[in-house]
Amino acid sequence: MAETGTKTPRERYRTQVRAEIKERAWEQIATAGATALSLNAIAKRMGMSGPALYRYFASRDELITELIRDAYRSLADTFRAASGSGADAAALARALRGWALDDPQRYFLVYGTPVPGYHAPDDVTAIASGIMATLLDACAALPADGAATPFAAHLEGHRQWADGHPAPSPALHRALTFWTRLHGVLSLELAGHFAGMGFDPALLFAAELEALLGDLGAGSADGG
Amino acid sequence: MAETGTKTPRERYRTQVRAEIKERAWEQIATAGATALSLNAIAKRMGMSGPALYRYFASRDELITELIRDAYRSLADTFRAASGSGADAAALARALRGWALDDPQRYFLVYGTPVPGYHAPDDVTAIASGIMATLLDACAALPADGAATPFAAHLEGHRQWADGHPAPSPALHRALTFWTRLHGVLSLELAGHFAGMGFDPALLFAAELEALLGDLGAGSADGG
DNA sequence: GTCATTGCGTTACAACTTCTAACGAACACG
DNA sequence: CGTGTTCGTTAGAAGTTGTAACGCAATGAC
Repeated sequence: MAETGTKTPRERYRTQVRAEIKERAWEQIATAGATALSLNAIAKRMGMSGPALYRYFASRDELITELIRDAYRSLADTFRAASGSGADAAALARALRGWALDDPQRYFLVYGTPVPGYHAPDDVTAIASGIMATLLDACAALPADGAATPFAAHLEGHRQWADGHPAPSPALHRALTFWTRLHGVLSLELAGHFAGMGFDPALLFAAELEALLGDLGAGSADGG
Repeated sequence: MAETGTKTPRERYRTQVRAEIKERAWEQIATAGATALSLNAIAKRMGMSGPALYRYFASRDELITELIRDAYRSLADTFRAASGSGADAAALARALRGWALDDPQRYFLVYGTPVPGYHAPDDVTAIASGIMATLLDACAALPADGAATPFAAHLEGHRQWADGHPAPSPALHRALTFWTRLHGVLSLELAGHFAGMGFDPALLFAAELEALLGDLGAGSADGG
């Protein structure tokens, strides 16, 4: 049951039905959020009765976990594609924003409010490591400015998350700030906290990116 | 039935029961998240039957909205207290982190994944404006460095969210970056995305705060 | 103090959810 | 052409939110 490619017509059918279930699930999530995902509603939309779906996913949580897995994979693919033509941090940032705006609920599935008891399976954290590796590549390729920060020194002693990546610790620090700052703008934007404030979130995102790239030698990150 | 203070014993009892419901709700949210909040479970814990709670909250959504309101008020109070002894951005940042770590799910209730259809009531957005005003006070009190950023120029034309606050536009930009950067670190930390990476999130938060305060004249925000 | 009104908590119920169990039918394979 | 695995079904348990109708108790007026 393992080393055959896509073989038996039953498995073919099975993967197809699983794919359609996930498709409908994404539709539901996009319009009503992950908490409102209903297996019964998906089944009815597919012309089946509720319990039929349990042949394909053991539980609602397993379906959501699978969707989270796909979301991580999608982000990793997007990152890989964006960094294909050379490790470019700016391209990575733009790709991240595009990916986030393309399906905000997918972004929240990865970076949103976690369920307190939930632990991501190992393969998901492995994908996350790959995403981080791509980001580290781009950050290590940036021109390094002079002095290391105190936090970079701390990272020198806590770099196991880099998973053997040879980036110097200032690049590690830069990668983390890249992550947290872009996520800070994106998550607030997608959550609607900028709605009605009037300014253009894209410009704030661009300003943060500029600060991340530009304050290497130049000046202030947040202006003034 | 309005302008009396806390008068009739019935209203006294009513507000007390409402308070206890919210108390139990916070307990549930802290341990299982907002989506797992169950009115029936709260009722049973209080020794009442399920539908009794509908005398006090019209629906589960109304209860959650009330909790969101309380969370906003709590953050506003924390900010006011932290800025009471002079508008100090660093004190505000520390207060924010303490407030977030004190009850992560409360933080997520304010800044976490939103329900797609949800619109916050007006008084909540008013409280949010107050929080922003406190932050603007602190940012306007910071020493201003030289040139304005392009985004600050954009903000000059889109400052209605400042609600008449006299802060110059670079301070507006600084307030926004304050918000987004600290939220970026905090939300990823509280969501557990730093778990297992080894470094100390408090140091990353401190580094971001340092960058926000220190790159006025000095150097790089993210080192390297 | 008596009495009417108001509000509270109850049970019963509808409609929904996830998920299990048992059954029948269709399909793939030897 | 059997045989067996798998799929989809219906029935049902246990949970949820929320409504409706009822009884009781406490409140406030007289």
